[in-house]
Amino acid sequence: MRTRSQSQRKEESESGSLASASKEAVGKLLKRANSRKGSKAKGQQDDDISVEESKFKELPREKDKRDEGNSLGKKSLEGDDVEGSVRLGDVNEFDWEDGDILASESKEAYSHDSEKEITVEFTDSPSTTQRKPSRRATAEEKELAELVHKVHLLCLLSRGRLVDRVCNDLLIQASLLSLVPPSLLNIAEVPRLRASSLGSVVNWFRNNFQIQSHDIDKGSFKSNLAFALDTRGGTAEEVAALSVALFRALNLTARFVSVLDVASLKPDTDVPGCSDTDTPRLDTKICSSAVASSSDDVSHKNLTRGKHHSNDARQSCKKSLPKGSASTTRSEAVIYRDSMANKLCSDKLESHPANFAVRPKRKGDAEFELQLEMALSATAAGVGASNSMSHMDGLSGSSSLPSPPKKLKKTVFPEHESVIHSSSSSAVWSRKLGPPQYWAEVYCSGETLNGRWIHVDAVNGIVDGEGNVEASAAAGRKPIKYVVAFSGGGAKDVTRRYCMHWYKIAPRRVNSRWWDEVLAPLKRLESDATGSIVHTEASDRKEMKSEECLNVVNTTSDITEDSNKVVAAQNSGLANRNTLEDMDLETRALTEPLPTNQQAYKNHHLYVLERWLTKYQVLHPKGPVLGYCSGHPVYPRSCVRTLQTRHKWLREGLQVMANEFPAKVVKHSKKFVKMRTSELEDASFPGEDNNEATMELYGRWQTEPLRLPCAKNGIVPKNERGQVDVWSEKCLPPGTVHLKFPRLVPVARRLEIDFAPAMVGFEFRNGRSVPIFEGIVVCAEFKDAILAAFAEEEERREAEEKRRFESEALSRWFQLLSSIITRQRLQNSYVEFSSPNASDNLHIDEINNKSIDHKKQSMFDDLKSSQNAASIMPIRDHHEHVFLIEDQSFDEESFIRTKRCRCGFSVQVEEL
DNA sequence: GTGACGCACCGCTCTTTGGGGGCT
DNA sequence: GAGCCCCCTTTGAGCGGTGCGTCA
Repeated sequence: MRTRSQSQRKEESESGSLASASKEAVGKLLKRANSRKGSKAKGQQDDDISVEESKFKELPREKDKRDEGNSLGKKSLEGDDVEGSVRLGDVNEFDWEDGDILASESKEAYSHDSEKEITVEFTDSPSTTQRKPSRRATAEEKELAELVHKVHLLCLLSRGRLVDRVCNDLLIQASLLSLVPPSLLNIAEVPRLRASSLGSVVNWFRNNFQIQSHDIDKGSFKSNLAFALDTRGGTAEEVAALSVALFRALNLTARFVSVLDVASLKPDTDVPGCSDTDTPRLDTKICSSAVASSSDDVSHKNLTRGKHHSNDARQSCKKSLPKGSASTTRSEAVIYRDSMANKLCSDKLESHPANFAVRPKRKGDAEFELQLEMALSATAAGVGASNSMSHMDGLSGSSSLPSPPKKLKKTVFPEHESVIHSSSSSAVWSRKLGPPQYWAEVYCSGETLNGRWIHVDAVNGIVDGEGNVEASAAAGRKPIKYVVAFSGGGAKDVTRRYCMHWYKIAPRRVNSRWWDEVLAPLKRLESDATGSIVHTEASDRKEMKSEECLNVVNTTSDITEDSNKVVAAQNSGLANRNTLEDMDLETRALTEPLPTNQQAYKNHHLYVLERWLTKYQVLHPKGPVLGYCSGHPVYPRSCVRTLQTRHKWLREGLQVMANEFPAKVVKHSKKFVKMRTSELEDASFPGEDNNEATMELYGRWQTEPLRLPCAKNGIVPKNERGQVDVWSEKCLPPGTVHLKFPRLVPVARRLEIDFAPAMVGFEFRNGRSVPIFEGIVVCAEFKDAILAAFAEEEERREAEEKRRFESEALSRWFQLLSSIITRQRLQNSYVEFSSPNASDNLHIDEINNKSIDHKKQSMFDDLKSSQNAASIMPIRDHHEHVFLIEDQSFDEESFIRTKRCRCGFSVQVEEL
């Protein structure tokens, strides 16, 4: 923890750069101003501003409040030298430039101008007691983040499949084989392959292929891989892919494994694309920060001098190390390699301080720097001098330096010193370089009874280091979320193998149902490619395996079942390799160690502390106790039961059994108590104290199926409101049915059948909850009669509806035509009498009239329906059509009656 | 560095059964 | 006058989850 004095010192030192301090302060202030929402927050912001304002009392009053709000640094002037003051207007108008301006210099500069004492104050750092403003993500932002997460996952899956496919390329495999020394080619002939057998291949690969930073993109991944093969170096992904291709070329069953460095499921926690391993190709390029970064960048540059610099470094480092510390040789070499890279990297950082955020030193950094120092001193002191070892000994044993990283235990094969086997140290991977994202898994049939998949990180020369992946990821501040193995065009989630603390990564993963659905087809492909039948030697090793299982399996019954499955599979003599792996992963999932901190139990999928139970939860049965955390007993999560009130159980068609005591009694909400109190006051019971109103909760095990009164004599049992609450079908009284059709009430009434409105729920309307009714509940024997009557009624109603609709249509047509005729008549009258050239236009009008009459005629001809003949309006002025019966005709086929006036006008009417 | 704890904020859940006025 | 339909007005308190800061 940083002390206040340290903080003060830090502030003092940081205040040396005017620009940086100012910029930082502006950023903080703007962030605070922008992020706060709501009146309360607003009030706080106003307070902040007012505080700032009070400090500005010596500044000219002409500044508006906005200026003040955005102001950050200020100086108070004695006298009225306004020009010399630091104008702090809208920060958006500033073009900030990074530069190192010492406070003393700036102060001096200002002094030259004013020749007066100037005090520069920085008020950027908020009070230590003041809370940093933070804005919570909204549901929409979370949804968006989840979508991005899913899409990113799919992209990364596709990428993995692509890489896996290229690993099968025969040309690349053949090229790799041509490079392998003949002595290593016989590895495929090893009858029961073990992890230790891979050491020589891994060592050779590691010595020949390095991660390099280059910007050359050959287009396709295959081309890039071929180029990497040519240059003996490429991105981490390419080198890992080459290792997989090599293993496959050697006839080993190998998978390409990738940590899917996916965009966060939660908004704003990290920015997709900023990760140094965000995209494979970017990965290399970033290595200007990561591997530029990497020593291999250095070594790559030094390649032009004819030798791998890193190898030199390793050699020199190896020379300088004590002979007795062979176990640390490789790690030190890696550390040195990393350290050289990071030195360069840090040099870059120093030369461009503005381009990189200065991060506070953490434990890992200190550790790293220690290693760097050790390596450098060893190299400098004793290139070729073995006596430097004593210096190293002294260094490591020095009280001024902390001891080497804990758990730095490695097993090095004597014949392959650079390969680390079963390393348990996370320090093998540099935190600054980031943890490995790609490696291979090779199936070793000689491991355990039935064989298992072995983690092979050929890039770093690590075999069977699966236990370190999680630690290295955590050290690199990049906790793993998904580890996926690719083979045969498919993919399989093998995260469980590399993660011991599932509860830490579970909240960072997408919901498992979606993920499983996505992976299901890919898993089948992967299984087809790698899941060959394993011939177990059950009889030979049965005893040994049982013992192993007993060691692995924990107390839970589920795990025992799993182990039984495994044993059963083994007993059968044949087991699918994939099934065995699935069982292994499931066993791992169920044998997670107990977390050591209480918070971890809050959402743990396996264990629970009683203190984290929610209001409606209880432990039933309360046991067994699996362990203790800070004195609190740990129970299996499977013991957690959810409680409900009697009423809520009724909704599920269950009722609390007689003589059952509540499993838990909790207080009612204040709202409920208040409401009850007001009700009682209204009911003239003011003396009754209901402030301690409680709620009795029962568990599922205390309930039985609901027993409602049966319908008798055609009468439906109803509640006190004269209705039936139909929360589900189980809530229906026996002998009744729920008819969900609308307009059934009049039908039931007409038939004089007893019924009850069915209330199916509530909805909030106008600020109050309103019951929702849907259909009616009747006795089952009346169901058919009601439905028949309902059908008949509906038919009648539909016919009536249709008739009404047609009548309305006719009425509207009539209105339309009437309006047209009226308009035309008016137009004719007024045009005739108002126009001075009426006589001249007479001819035209006649033509127009004829034309219009013709249009009218056709419109009426088109009118196929009409209520009655009398509705026809006169076409010409002073003429009323008369349709005599003898002039009418009727077409029996089309049911159209044609009515004719003596004036020649006719109309067709469709008779209904 | 880590864990415990408290605070603040967001979002979900629970709650739960009108009444007046116009039209037919 | 009975019955039906529409409209009014957009609950809100509490709890759990989560993130963050502080302290030991």
